[in-house]
Amino acid sequence: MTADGRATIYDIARHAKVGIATVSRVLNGSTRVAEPTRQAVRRAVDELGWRPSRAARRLAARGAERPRLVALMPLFSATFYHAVTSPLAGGLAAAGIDLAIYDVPDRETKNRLLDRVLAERACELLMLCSMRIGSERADQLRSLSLPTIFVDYAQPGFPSVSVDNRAGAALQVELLRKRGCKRIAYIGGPSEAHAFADRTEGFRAAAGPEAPVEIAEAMTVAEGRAAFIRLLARDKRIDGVACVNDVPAIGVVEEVRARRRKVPQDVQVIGYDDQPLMDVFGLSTIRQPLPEFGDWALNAIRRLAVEPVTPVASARLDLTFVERGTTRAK
Amino acid sequence: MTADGRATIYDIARHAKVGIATVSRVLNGSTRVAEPTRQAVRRAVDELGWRPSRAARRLAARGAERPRLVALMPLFSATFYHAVTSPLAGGLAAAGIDLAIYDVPDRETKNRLLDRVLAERACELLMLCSMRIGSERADQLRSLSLPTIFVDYAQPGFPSVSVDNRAGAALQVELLRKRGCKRIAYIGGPSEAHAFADRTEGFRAAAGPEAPVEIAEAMTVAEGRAAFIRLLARDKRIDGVACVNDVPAIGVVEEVRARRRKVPQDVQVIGYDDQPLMDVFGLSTIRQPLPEFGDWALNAIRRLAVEPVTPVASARLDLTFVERGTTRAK
DNA sequence: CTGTTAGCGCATTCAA
DNA sequence: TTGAATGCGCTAACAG
Repeated sequence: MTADGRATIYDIARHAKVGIATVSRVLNGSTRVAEPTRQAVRRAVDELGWRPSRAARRLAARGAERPRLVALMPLFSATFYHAVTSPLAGGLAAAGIDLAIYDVPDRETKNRLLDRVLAERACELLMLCSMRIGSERADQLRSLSLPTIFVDYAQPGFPSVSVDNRAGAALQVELLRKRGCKRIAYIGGPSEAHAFADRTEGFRAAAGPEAPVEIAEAMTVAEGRAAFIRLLARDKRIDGVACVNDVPAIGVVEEVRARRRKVPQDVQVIGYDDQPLMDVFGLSTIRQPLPEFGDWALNAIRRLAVEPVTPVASARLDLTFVERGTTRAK
Repeated sequence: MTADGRATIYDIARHAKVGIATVSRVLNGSTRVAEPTRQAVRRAVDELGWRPSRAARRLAARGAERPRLVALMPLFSATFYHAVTSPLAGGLAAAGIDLAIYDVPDRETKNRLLDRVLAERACELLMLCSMRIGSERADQLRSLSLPTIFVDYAQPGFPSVSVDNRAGAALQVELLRKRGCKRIAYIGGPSEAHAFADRTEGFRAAAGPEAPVEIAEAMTVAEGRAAFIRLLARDKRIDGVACVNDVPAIGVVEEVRARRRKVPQDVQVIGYDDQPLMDVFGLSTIRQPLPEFGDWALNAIRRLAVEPVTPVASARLDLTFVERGTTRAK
């Protein structure tokens, strides 16, 4: 019996009145076992509900172990995820490093997963996307000497690649102002995401405390549209909207048009991300250098895999404005 | 020394002239170690390039092992991936099952990963998305009694959830015909993807062997547009285009408009997938029940995790037509 | 503070 | 065809 109550091959050997070697043989499909014996073992396996122990098997198999990178990321954003991991996946495979991706929908999951990954020593490289950790956790990572990188959000004391979210939102405000907007509003995202919270903060700092802000609970067209409607209820004369993300920005454009007004003549809109298809929609937006996130991560990982102690320099990447049809180009 | 030439804690104990317990202590950050001793061990670790064995650690730690599902999928399609895994991720976590996702860009990678996963007994549940396996591989999975499910593509002898890709393409043809199209063309995808190959086949069967077909090498707007241009070079009078995917379909619409012709008056277009934002774009398309794929997979996995022997019924889900602005509604 | 010892669950010799 | 014994690399008592 294992610590957690599962049967071991000793249990099934005893149950089937055979030796453990025989059990191992039928389990691994060896042919050198008499049929009745095989039957007895199979039955014992079923009755005791035996499950193999991965760890024991691997250890006994004496096989080489490939280093593994565990990546924790909130998969709610498919495009973000995809843009970051696609440069990574191929490069890691070439470097002989396994990549396991875990979804982290919320903070509890994050901590639960980290607890488990660290307790089980499940990996020798760790990548944390769009999230931050506390100082106890940071100490824990260091004392375990588990090389960890942060993507999309900077964590002091660790290598990271990120952008300046506050500056990005401030840039949206500045751009709208220069294009003649007098009443600028913001559609933010749930503040559990640090990047979202930072952008909202950046907007407030740039646009002033009275500038209206509404939060879209999800990065969907419908939520964006609803948030814009709430914005209009607060101030009908809004003529510029900055969004935390491209998708809700599209909702804004839809709602403006539904009210028989024009983009960008009556209302100008700026998104954030420059996701795929945004060129087709003609959305003006702040482009995040997502593939560069992946490239940086790949390089950092490769270096860390070879020389875990070497400090890796963090990178702060530039945001650029992509002007399309939802702003009035000057 | 391990089989693959790595150092073990015995090596570093000898090197540092201490016992293995002391080595283990400094490795695990225990405080009850004298500083000089700690230094010596650290140095030995660095010099010998020691890396921990996950398997040995886990085995010695006597911790409970959570069952693990390994999912192999081609991540080139972010939306597909996301739609399928998002119902899965939460449900598996709740069921106490770990999910590790591996990217499979091509066939070699698929076989390499499968070889490794099977050799290492890396999981007790396996999910193969958008791919097929040969009969030797199938036998191997069965003899290892590794419960395996197939998503997006049916594999005889295994539980699977899929749609009828041939029928989907045939449906596109039928819909275009009923809406008055006389010259129907197809934009397919790389035939390495079985689902793509099937759709092309379904189109050919329904539209006849002379109906023009061009392949878009990637599911992008630009590739779709280029394929449509090639199509027009073959037959200028094309008045209906069926696409293997929504994104290239958008390229078709763009090109039609660039030529000062109208969708759907002059050319009707039907996509495939019903990806996010397609409603905003107004694309008529064949909807794939992607979230249902994920739901089915979750249920299948849960059942298999409890009772690996139980046969699970495969499901073939329905495709539906979502009519929007790129076809002439009747 | 440190070393010795005994397993963890399994695969695999080697004899029988 | 089968079983007893050994060891995979590590952690965690237990002594010293």
